[in-house]
Amino acid sequence: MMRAAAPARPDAALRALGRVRHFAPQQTIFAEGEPAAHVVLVIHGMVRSCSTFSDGRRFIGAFYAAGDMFGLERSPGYLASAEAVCETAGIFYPAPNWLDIIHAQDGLSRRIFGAVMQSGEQARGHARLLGRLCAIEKLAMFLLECHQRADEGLQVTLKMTRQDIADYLGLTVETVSRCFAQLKREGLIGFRSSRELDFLDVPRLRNISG
Amino acid sequence: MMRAAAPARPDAALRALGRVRHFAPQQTIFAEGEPAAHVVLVIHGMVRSCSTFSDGRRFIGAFYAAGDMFGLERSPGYLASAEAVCETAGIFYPAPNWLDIIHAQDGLSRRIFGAVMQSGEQARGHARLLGRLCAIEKLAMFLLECHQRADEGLQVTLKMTRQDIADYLGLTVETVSRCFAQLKREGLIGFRSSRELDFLDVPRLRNISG
DNA sequence: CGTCTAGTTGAGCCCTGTCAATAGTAGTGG
DNA sequence: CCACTACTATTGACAGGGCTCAACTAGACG
Repeated sequence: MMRAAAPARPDAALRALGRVRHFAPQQTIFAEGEPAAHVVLVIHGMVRSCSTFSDGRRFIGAFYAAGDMFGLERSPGYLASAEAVCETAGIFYPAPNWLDIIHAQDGLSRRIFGAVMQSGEQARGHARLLGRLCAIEKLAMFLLECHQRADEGLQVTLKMTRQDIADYLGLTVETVSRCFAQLKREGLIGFRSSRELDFLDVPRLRNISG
Repeated sequence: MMRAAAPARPDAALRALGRVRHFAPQQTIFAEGEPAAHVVLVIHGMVRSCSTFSDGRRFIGAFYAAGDMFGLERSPGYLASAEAVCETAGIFYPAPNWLDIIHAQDGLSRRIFGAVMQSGEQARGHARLLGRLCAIEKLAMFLLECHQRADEGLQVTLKMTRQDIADYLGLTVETVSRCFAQLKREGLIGFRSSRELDFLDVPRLRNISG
């Protein structure tokens, strides 16, 4: 995701709040999992936000150029690494304490603000799934998402059609159907009906989803 | 993007601030482009957020279940439609005036808040691209993004490698390279070097990118 | 000039899309 | 209750877009 152009030279006052740091090409700015202590405003150069799968596949979620800000996490740790694409400089600000900000709002605003942050996280996760997983992996991950939120134990009732699932995963109905069949053949899931299914081997599903 | 489970029954006080509405399966809750007048909290049922391409391809960016909130736009209009997947109810709140909220913050917080919103929009756009475009369309859109922010007129200098572009677009280096070659063959772009290129036909690029 | 990395190009294969036929499921009305 | 319809889902055959593997070219740098 590339950002619309924004002023590359922030007000002097703003700049005073942070510390300028420089990075050589390919240099890591921060790594996935590291405590999310700062947000960074790019002054010049370019940054890539990337995450790596267990098998080595790499996914780039965004490029940031002068004027863009990154490192905005609600979680205690960064969800993706940031690396300089070329000679780059940025201003480091202490990461806002989201919890404080959220609690400073009234009930509804708090709720909305939390939803905004969550929505961004989910979209980044979705992009990662769409960018680097194959059909069966996508479906496995989708089913795990359903499982996580369902609270029905090992049973889930899907509210959506196969077409909906396909359009969510960037596949066709036929491929979704074939992947369901494959997961069933291999004993990972079972069907009560086409919409009601049992999770027979969650660990192996997790394994497939990467 | 599926959300983590959240309380389906908001405080009575919160509920009083909004208006409850019910929807039948397949019913449109709001349409792409419509004024973004409300944010919605799902009480029960399920909602899909979807957008349609000019040629009819459909993409679902998220499913929302009880406890999830959607319709959080910074822009005046909704960027995607929302439709009930099944029998659904939600509470409608007047959409926050993001400009007011942003301006109520001090300089840095304002900047950060704006970046959070923008980041979400960009991630949703990225997911849409990854989910429903083919290789050449992805590259065309990527180049248009570069063009939009470059301010170099019709010339752009790419800071990133072909591998970076591939990992951003969910492709391989080879495919990216072949698509570059194709765009050049067809007279849409020209090369000064492998990283410096000229836009020779932006309208046609836009056409390709959907 | 040699080495190393980035980028391009070609050949072949496989995964997924396309097209088509079939089967299950729900709703409707005689 | 069954026939009829409409929709959803599954399955098969086939084609094609993008991936894999491999060779080659072009710059960059010492």
